[in-house]
Amino acid sequence: MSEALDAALRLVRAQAALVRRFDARLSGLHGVSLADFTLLLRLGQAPGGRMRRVDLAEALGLTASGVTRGLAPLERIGLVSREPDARDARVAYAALTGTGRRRLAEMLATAEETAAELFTGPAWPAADVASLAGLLTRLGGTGLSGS
Amino acid sequence: MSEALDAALRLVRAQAALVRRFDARLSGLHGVSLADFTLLLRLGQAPGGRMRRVDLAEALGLTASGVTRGLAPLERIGLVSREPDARDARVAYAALTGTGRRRLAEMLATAEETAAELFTGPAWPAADVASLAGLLTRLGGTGLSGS
DNA sequence: GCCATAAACTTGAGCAGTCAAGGAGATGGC
DNA sequence: GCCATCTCCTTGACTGCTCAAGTTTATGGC
Repeated sequence: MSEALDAALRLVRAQAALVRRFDARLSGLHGVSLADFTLLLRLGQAPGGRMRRVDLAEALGLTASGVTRGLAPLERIGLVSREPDARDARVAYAALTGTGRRRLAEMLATAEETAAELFTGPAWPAADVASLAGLLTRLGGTGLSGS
Repeated sequence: MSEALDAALRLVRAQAALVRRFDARLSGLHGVSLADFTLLLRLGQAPGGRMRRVDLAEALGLTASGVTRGLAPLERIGLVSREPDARDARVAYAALTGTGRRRLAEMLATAEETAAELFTGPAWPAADVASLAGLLTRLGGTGLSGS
């Protein structure tokens, strides 16, 4: 097998393990999944903590329907609210609530811890973490690191 | 956001994009998903093209029930057969059929192409692909679950 | 003003995985 | 020989996403 295919398959496997780890921590402490957290995080980075659903989908690499489905439980538990657009009745903004913002800050701390644990030990000098982030950026996507 | 968390989130996003790409190619040309292909590939590497389901699960980082569910459609379309163990009636081997082996070879060619395309261009010298594979192994290898 | 088209979103059906529970068979203490 | 316990596997109920189709609203040509 070529190195390229090997790298691709390893990526899939590494991601599955990583997601399980984050899900376990986040759901244990805050009752949300990694997907939920990612969504909230992205909202938190937007001005006013609000975005159109279609832009959220684009930013997260999901479909519009994935966003609808992901947002629903977060609205139900009061972390996100739904706001209409005055100029375009088709648009429904998703906005962080006050509670959402507070809870997000706590989740972020947990996520940071989890990420730090993943990359601790002599096997993970800081330069390698940076290198991994760089390689993945070339491969995949925009990322969320802005601000 | 820390570099570690950034790397973790990028990993998730890169994987999603990569899986979509492989799924599109593999399902278009061979009617299987990347998950199907990975399963068949692993079987193909085993002596005799057969493995116990529990070992397959372990090797792929899935649960036993994930393997049961993933194998079912492959059995239905005749790529994999189910074989009993003479000494232990609990065990059901999954084995590549002749057709399975032939089809797998074709899929492998497609997967290699797709992987090669992913990593082409001046942005991807061979050394970087190797480096990515190495970094991912540290993250997702057999020792990862850490628990 | 009216219609065709496009955009934003939701919904139904389906797929790929999880966990929890359970059946069936193997194994070891006694 | 018998029972408790363990292993292998499957199944039911669920999650979280996809695509395809449909609704509602906006927009541009005429």
